[in-house]
Amino acid sequence: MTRVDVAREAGTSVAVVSYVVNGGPRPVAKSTRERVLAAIEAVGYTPNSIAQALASGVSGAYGLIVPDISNPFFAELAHELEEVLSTHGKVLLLGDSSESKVREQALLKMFLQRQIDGILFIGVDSDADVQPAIDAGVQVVMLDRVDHRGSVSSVAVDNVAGARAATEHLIGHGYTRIGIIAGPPHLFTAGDRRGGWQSAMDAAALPVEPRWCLEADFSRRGGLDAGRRLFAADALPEAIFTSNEQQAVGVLVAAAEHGIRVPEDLAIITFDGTDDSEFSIPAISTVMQPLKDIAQAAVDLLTRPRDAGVVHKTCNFSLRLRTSCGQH
Amino acid sequence: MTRVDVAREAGTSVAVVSYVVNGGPRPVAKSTRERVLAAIEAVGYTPNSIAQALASGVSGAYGLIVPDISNPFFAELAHELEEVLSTHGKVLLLGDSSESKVREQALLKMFLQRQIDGILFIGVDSDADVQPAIDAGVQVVMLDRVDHRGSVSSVAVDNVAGARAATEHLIGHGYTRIGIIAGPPHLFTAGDRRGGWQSAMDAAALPVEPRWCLEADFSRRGGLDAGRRLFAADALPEAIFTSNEQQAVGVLVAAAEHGIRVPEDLAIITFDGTDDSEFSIPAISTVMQPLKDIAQAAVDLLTRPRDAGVVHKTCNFSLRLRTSCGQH
DNA sequence: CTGTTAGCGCCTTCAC
DNA sequence: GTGAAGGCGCTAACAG
Repeated sequence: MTRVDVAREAGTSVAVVSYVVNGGPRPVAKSTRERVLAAIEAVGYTPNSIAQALASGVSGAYGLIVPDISNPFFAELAHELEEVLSTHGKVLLLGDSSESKVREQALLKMFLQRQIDGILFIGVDSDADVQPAIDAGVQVVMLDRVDHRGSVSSVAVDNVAGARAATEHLIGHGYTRIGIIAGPPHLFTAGDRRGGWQSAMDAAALPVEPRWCLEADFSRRGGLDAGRRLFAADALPEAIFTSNEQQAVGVLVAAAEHGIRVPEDLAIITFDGTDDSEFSIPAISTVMQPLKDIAQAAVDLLTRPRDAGVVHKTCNFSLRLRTSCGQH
Repeated sequence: MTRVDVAREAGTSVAVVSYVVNGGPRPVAKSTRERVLAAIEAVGYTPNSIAQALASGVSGAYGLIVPDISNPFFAELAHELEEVLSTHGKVLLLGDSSESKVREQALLKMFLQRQIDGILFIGVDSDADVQPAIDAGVQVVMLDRVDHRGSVSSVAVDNVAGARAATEHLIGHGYTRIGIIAGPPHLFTAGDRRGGWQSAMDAAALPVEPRWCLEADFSRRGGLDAGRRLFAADALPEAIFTSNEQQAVGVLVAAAEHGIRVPEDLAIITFDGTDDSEFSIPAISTVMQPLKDIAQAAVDLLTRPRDAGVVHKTCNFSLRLRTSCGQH
C-alpha cells in the first residue's frame, strides 16, 4: 500500500496525500483532507519511513552508543532515553561498544551511513572521537563520561560537587579516616569524583592516607578486587567513598568475605543511584543522578538546530542516604 | 559523495560501482574493480544505507522489543544480541515497552514502518500479538516469555526442566520443606517454572505447603514483598525456589530485614543467572541461561528465509551452585 | 564485462 | 487548493 493506492481511492493526486500526511507544506481543503483520511483508513496505508527519510533527509532515528548496555547505569539511562524519544515517534538505534574504541568507531560509522538525525554518545573513555559525526553534520550529545570543556555538547551531573557532598556527609558523621576507591584515570568522571573527595578532605583538613586510596575499574569486579586489597591491610579506614555504584557492590562482597560489617566497621557511600544500591545488603547511600532529567536534557540538546552552538548542561544530583553510611 | 562521484572519478558507470560495492549481481573485470575501489577511497565514499534499503527492500536493521531494558536479564540479553548482529553489519533498533502492551504494539508498528528485516520479541506477557509483523512478512523470533506451542518461532531454555533441576538440588541437600516464589500467572515462563518445582516435589513425595507458595512480580520489589509476607509467618520453609533472579535479590533483602540467615535458616536457589546473583550477599545459586547461545540461536532463526517454518529452539541451562543453597 | 535506465516510496518546487 | 514532475541514492533488469 503506497500513496498511489490512497490517491486512487481518494480520487486525488499523490501530492495531496503527502500534504495531509505531513500537514504541509501546502494547505488542503477540508473536504479533500477528509476524503484522503478516509482513503488512508480504507486501504490501510502506513507511510514508509525509509522512503520518507531518503526523500526528506531526516530519518527520525537517533543512535545511542554505550560502552556496555548490561551495565545497570547505562541500561537505566537507555531506558529513559528510549522513552523520551519514542514518545516523539523517534526510534533509537542501540550500539554497544563493549568498551572497545574500535567497535565504537565502527558503530558510529554504521549509524552515520544510516542517516541518523543525531547521536547520543557515551564513550569508552573521555576523549572520544566523534569527528566523523561532526563532519557529517549530525548533532552529537555526550553523556556521562564527558569532557565538559570539550567542543561537543554534553549532559552530566557535577561530579566534583557530588563527590564532595558525599564525602562531606561522611565527615559530618564524624568520620575522619576516609578512603576512596577511585575510577580509571582515563575517565574525567573518575578524576572529577576523586577531585570532589579530595576537596572535601582538604576543606576539613583531614589527612589523606595513600594506602586507603585505591584505583579500580568501574565494575563490580573492580570493586571486589579493590576491596580485597583494602581489607588485606591491617588498618582500615572508618569510611570510604567508592566512585561508582558497581564498585560499591563489589566492595560490599569483599567486606562480607572478610567479615567486615557495614556500616559498623566501615561506612560506604557511592555515586550513581540505580536500583542496585537500593537492593543491596545493606542498602548503599549514594549520590543520585537524575536519569530522567539527563535523558530529557540530552534529547532537547539533540533536537536543536544544527548551528545551535555547544552547550554543557549540568543536572542536579541529590544525596540518597541509606544504611551503608550509618543512616537508617 | 554518491556513486555518481565515484563513477566519474573511476571513469565508469554507476552500475559498475554498485556491482563492486555489493559484489554482484554481475561480475566486474579485475582492473575496473581496482579502479573503482581506488576511486571510492579517493572521494571518500560510503553507501547510504537508507537508499540501499529502499531500493533493495532489505534494511539490515532488526528490531528488539523488551519489556524493560533496565532489567538486568534483558539488558544482558540485549548486549549479546547486539553483539551478534553488529558483527554481521546489522543494526539493532531498541524498543522498550515499559511493560505496556499498548506501547509494545506502537513500537512494533514503528519498526515495521521502518522496513526492518526481522523482529526479536520479548513480550509483556505470553500471548503477545505479533500479527502485524507476520502480515508484513517480516520474521519474528520470540525470546524468554514465549509460548513454545505457538505459531511463531522462539528460543528459550526448558523452564520446566531448569526449575526441576534446581528443586532437585535442594532436595538432594536433604531439605524437605521447600517453598516457592512463583511468577505472574500470565507468563508461561512463570507457569513452567512452577511446574518444574511442583514435579520435583511430587517425584520426591514431598508435601506442598500452600503458605510457602507465594506469587510475586518478576522484580526485586516483588521478591521483597513476597519475602516479607513469607517471613511474617511463624513457621518458615527450610529452602525456597524463587522463579527469577530479581525476586531472589528482593527475598534476600527481606531476609536481612528479618534477621534470617541465608543459607543457615533458609536456602535459596533461583533462575536466570545474571551478574546479580554472583555479586549478591550471599551469592545465589541459580539456573543459568546461556545468553550467548540464546542470542546466537535467535539471530540464526531470524535470518532464515521467510518460508522456513516455525521452530521452537530450546537451549541448555546449567546449574550454578553457590553459597545461598549451602554450597560454597 | 559494462552502460542505460526504470523503478523503490516519498517530498516538494513549480505550474495551473 | 491541486496536480505534474523532478529528484533523494541506490539496485537490478535489460541492452549492448
